[in-house]
Amino acid sequence: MRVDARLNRERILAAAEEVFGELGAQASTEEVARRAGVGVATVFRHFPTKTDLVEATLVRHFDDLVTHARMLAAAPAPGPALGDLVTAMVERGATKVTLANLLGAADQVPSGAADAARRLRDAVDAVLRRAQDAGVARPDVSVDELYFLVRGLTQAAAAMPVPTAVSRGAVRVVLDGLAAHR
Amino acid sequence: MRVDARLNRERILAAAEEVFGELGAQASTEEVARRAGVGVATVFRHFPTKTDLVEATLVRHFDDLVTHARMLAAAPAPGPALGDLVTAMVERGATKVTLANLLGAADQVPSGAADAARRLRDAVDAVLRRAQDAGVARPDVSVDELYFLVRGLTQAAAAMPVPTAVSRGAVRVVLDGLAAHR
DNA sequence: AGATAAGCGAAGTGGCGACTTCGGATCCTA
DNA sequence: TAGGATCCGAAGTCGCCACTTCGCTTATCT
Repeated sequence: MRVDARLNRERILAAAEEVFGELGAQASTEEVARRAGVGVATVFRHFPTKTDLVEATLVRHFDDLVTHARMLAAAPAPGPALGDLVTAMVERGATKVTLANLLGAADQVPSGAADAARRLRDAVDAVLRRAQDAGVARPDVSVDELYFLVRGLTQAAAAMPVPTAVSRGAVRVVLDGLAAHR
Repeated sequence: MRVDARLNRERILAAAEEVFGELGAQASTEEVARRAGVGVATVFRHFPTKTDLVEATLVRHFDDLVTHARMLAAAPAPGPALGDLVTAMVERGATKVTLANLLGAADQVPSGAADAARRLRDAVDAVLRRAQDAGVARPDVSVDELYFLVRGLTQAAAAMPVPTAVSRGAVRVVLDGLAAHR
């Protein structure tokens, strides 16, 4: 692969992240191309279909979070680690979710995204289990439920631009609900 | 207004609710017309713009919930009433939210929907305050936060068709977080 | 029952956005 | 540094979907 091609690919992904984050996932491919400073054809050469582009952006986001989660799985205090993870997912996931919506709308389930989602689920699972084993998270909550909650918070945050205080408060409520019974 | 016109209007609204609920808000107007058993022109005569149609469907949903909330505001037990309300909003709101997303995407904020949203907010507020006054809900939570939480749960439920057990579990976590500290 | 106005749907129209084509520019190799 | 392969973007094509037009149908009123 030529260096200019690789550079363009990077530029496109970065632009896609920006554009989809701001305009939502229904933003046109041309807007992404414009923002990346390339022609549409170049975008389509790298990502044959719009879904492919969205998927690639999604996988990127997911993998960032996976890295973060794996780090937290080794953190000294399991309780705060769980809290950190939830907060991070909510605050950094705004774009991710609108993208996921678009993918969900299409009938096809792109395998790449599904894999990334599974990786993330597993990483989150590890953090949750550790908190439960340490007795600081209620044991009757499954990853699926946690994941569901996080996704919900993220989506709400993405959909309505709301004062940070409100979303923080909402996260606090969820974390309290997650904590072991006092 | 002629009776057939009014009947068609009803049919269209019902179809819109169905279609948008199933296909998401990006479903075409023609699909709504087909499902309603009328021509597209009829749909556009009643709702000059697609946004108008979406808005009308939204307002309907909101007002249903407002009715429910007002009922619960007079229920004997304030704590369970709050729980009921949250559950109802999450379970019956699946379509509502995807619609709200579409509206949010457009730059315009249709005043009708905004009004309905405000009414709902107020009704929810009443239920929450009563639970707080009764000492069964933590006093440091605002309607905005509750609203945010509910919206999140609803959206998550709408986006990923997940076993009911999971969404129930998630709601339970939120309700526990909402409960007064034990 | 007949007039009339309101309502209806089949058949358009226009624009937007996903995707393609092709002649020219750019990078790497020998 | 010359040649060939790779990559690029301007200018399309094509289909879909929001919205309109217009001749016909149907309710309502007298």
